[in-house]
Amino acid sequence: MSLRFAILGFLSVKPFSGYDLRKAMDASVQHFWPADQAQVYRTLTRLIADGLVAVQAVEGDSRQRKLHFATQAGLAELDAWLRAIAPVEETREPFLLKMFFGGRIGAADVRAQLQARRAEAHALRDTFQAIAASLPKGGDISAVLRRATLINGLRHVEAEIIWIDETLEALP
Amino acid sequence: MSLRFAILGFLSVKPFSGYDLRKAMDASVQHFWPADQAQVYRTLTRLIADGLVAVQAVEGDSRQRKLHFATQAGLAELDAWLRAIAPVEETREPFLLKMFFGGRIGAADVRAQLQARRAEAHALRDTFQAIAASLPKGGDISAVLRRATLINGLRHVEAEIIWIDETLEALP
DNA sequence: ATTTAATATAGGACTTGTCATATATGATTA
DNA sequence: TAATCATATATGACAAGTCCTATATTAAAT
Repeated sequence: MSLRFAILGFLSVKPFSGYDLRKAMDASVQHFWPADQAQVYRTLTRLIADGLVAVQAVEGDSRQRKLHFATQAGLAELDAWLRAIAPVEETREPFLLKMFFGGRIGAADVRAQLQARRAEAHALRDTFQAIAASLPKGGDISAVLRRATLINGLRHVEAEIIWIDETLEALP
Repeated sequence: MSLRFAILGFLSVKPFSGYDLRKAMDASVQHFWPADQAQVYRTLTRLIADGLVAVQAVEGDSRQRKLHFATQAGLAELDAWLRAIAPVEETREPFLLKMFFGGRIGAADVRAQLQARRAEAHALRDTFQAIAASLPKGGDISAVLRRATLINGLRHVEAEIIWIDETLEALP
């Protein structure tokens, strides 16, 4: 449901083609909003039908892409959504489900699961840290908030790593 | 997709009716696998069709419920899933999306968002802590792992609270 | 005694997202 | 020059889950 707003958010900065939109999302919000290609195009179609986005084929462009713009109505919807207090979200975590019933498969297999996850978490933490290090710390509110979304990911992988290690120790 | 395995997991412990299953899930795995009533029944139907679950109406029961059992095939599928290394999961977090584009609405509204989330996080942390305090610390591998899933939730809300506070401070 | 709440199951309509596939063009490379 | 890769858009089939509504029985409360 929020893909609408993710797209409107990007279009509030500058016009994008569907393709560029997808690339931009992959490069910035992928870790908290992975965008499926088909879904991006379908949502764009929907946004256009709702009058929140307008299209304009680029004249004289070598590529046959369609530039998408946020309309006034689109920006108004975006801002209303941004201001609405976010409801608590439910999450589904298959990994925790495995842990919950892990007693069935024995400590060795559970350890393997935890260690695999630890390796992934370490890699992700390193990635987040590298990106964070390359980003300037101050700046205007937008810069601070964009950095904050990255730090959020970092804090959560850190928490996950700590939890994995304490769980491995607690295991009999 | 994992609801299948959540259900098989519960049925590996003891037989359940659809209704009791839902209640049991709400009472134990809700924070990482919220179960929709309709979905539980539909998945049960599917599991029966696949031969992983068997039903048996309870004789002489005052209620008209159907008891569901995991079959041998069901338990085998469960164990295979438990042993398969969990792939990295993608997550979608509308709240971070709001933060990412928060620059549009100004610091005051962003603060309001963060403070609302902090209140929710504190409440959740208190709940997790209360439950964790009531749970014995040691026990067999199953007990340790079940407690661990709760601690996982706790560690992540704690991380979220820390992040909220540091973000509020970083805000101009 | 009647209403209301809890137990128990089920299905339709819908939304979001995934996966696979199709198509066409321009750019690069062998 | 032919093959292949990146750009660019689109659709069909499907899966998983949500929301709403329906139905029937039993227990509790007024």
